[in-house]
Amino acid sequence: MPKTEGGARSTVALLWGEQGQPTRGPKPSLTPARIAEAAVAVADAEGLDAVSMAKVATSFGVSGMALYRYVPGKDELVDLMVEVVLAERPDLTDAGPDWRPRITAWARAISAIYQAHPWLVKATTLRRHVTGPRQFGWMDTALAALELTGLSYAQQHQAFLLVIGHVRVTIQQSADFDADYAREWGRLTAERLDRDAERFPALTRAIAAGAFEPAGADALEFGLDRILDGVQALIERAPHD
Amino acid sequence: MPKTEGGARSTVALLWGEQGQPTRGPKPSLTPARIAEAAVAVADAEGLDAVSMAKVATSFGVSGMALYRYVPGKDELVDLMVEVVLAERPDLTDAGPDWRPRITAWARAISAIYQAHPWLVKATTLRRHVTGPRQFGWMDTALAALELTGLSYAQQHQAFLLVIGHVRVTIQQSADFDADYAREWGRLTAERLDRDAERFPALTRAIAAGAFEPAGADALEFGLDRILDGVQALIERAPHD
DNA sequence: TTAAACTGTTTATGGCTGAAGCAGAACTGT
DNA sequence: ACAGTTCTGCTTCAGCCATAAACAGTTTAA
Repeated sequence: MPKTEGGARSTVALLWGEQGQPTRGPKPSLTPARIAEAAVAVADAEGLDAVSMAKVATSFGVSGMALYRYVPGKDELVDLMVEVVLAERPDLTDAGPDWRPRITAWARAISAIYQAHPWLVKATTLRRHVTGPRQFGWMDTALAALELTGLSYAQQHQAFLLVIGHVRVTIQQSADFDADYAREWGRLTAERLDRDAERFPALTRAIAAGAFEPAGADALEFGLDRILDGVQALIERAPHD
Repeated sequence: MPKTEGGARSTVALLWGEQGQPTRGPKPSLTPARIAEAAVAVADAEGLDAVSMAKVATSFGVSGMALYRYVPGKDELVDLMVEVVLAERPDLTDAGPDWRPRITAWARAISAIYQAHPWLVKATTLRRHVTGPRQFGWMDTALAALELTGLSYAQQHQAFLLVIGHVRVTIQQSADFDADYAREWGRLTAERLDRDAERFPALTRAIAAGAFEPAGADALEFGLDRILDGVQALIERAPHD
C-alpha cells in the first residue's frame, strides 16, 4: 500500500520491513529479502562488482527487469544486502560490566561479519547508502558499551567512529589483497626498490627486517589494543564523573 | 623502447617514468602525465566514477581510443593519477627529533592531500593498484619517523598501517557525506528511530545529546591523539633499547 | 462483468571498457 | 630519393551494465 513514486516502494519502508502487500494481481513470486539473499550469494562468490540485476535474476529464472517490481534500483538492493548479512546485534553482557571487554567483544563480532562478507566495506561506503535497523542495532550496542566510559557523548561518538573505522580499514587492507597479482607486480616493484635503495632507506630496512611479511600479527587486535589504550588514557586524563 | 605486450608500455615503467620515447612515427601529441592530470581534474570536479576514457579525451579534443596509445587501460590511468596528485614526500626535520611530532606532521600532510582529492581513497583501494615511487616515498618518510620509537620493525609497520588507515577512514567518512541526500533520508530515518526509541536506547540518548552534530571536533586529530597515546603506551610497556 | 492493480516480458537507450582495423605521418636505412 | 617500418589517432564494433517504456497476461475488488 504505502508507495512513494512509480511502482517502487520506499527504501526506508523496505529496510524496516514495512511493505504493505498488495491485494490484487498475480501473487508475487519473489520478495525483496529473497532477492537480497541471492545477491549476497553472488557477492560472496564473485565480489560486489559482479552483482548485476541480470545475474541475480538468473538465480530465480526470471528476467533482469522483473527485480524492479520488488526493488527500486541497484543502490537499494545493496542496502538490503547489508541488512540481510548483518545478524541481530550481539549480547555483550557475557563480556562483563566494563567498557573495554565489551567494546572489544563488539569489535571482534562485527569484524567476523565483515570478514565473511568483505564487500560490506564498499557497500556501506556508497554515498547514497541508507542505514537500516540492524545497522542501527549494532551502533546502539557499541554506544551502550562506550557509555560506561563516562566520557562525553561527543567523545563516545568519536570513539565509536574510531573503532568501527579501524575494523573496516583492517578488513579492506586484508580483503583487497590479491595474492597472484601481488606476486606478479611485487617482483617488478622489488627490483625497482632494490635499484633505488638509497632513495627509500627506512622502507628498505623495514622490508629487510621482514616487517612486510603477511605472516605478521593480527592487525585487528594490534590496532584495537592501541586505540583502546588511547581511550583509556583519555578517561584517566579527563574524568567526567 | 621497453614494451611488454600489444602497444602498451609496462605499468611499472610508466609509474617510474621510464618510458623510452619512440623515434619513428608522428610526434605524440600527449603524454601519460598530461592525460593523468586531465583525469585528476575530472575526478576533482565530479568524482572518480565520472572519469571515463571518453570524457578525459575530450579535454584534448581527441577520441577516447586515442588515450590507449599512451596508457594500457583505465586501471593504470588511475595508478598514474595517484602519483600525479601525491606531491614529493614532506621534510619532517622541522618537526624536531621526536617520533610523535614527526608522525603527527606526516599524518596532517597526507591528510591534506587526501582532503583535496577524496577519490584517492578509492583509487588506492582497488585490488589491482600498483604502488608508485611517490607513494613509496611517503611510506618511507613515515617509517623513518616510526623508527625513532625503538619498536620492532613489525610493530613499526603495524603502527604505520594504523595511522594511514585512520587518515583514510576519516577522509572517507567526511567525503562520502552528501548533505542533501542525508537531509532527505535522515528525516525519514529519524521518524523511524523516534517510533522505536526503546529499541535503540543508547543511540537515542547520544542523538539527543547532540553527539551526531557534524559541528563536532576534528575527527582526524581526535583519532590521531588516541592512536599515538596507544603507541606511546606500547613503547613504555616494552622498551626495546 | 468490468476495471483496476499487479507481475513479468520484450525492446530500446545511453553509458562504459576495450578489441580490431585503417589512414596517414614521420623516421630509418638503402 | 625512396621504400619499409613504426607510430598516432580515428572509426567501428562487441559486450557489458542500469533502467525507462510499453505491453500481455493474471487476479481481485467493485
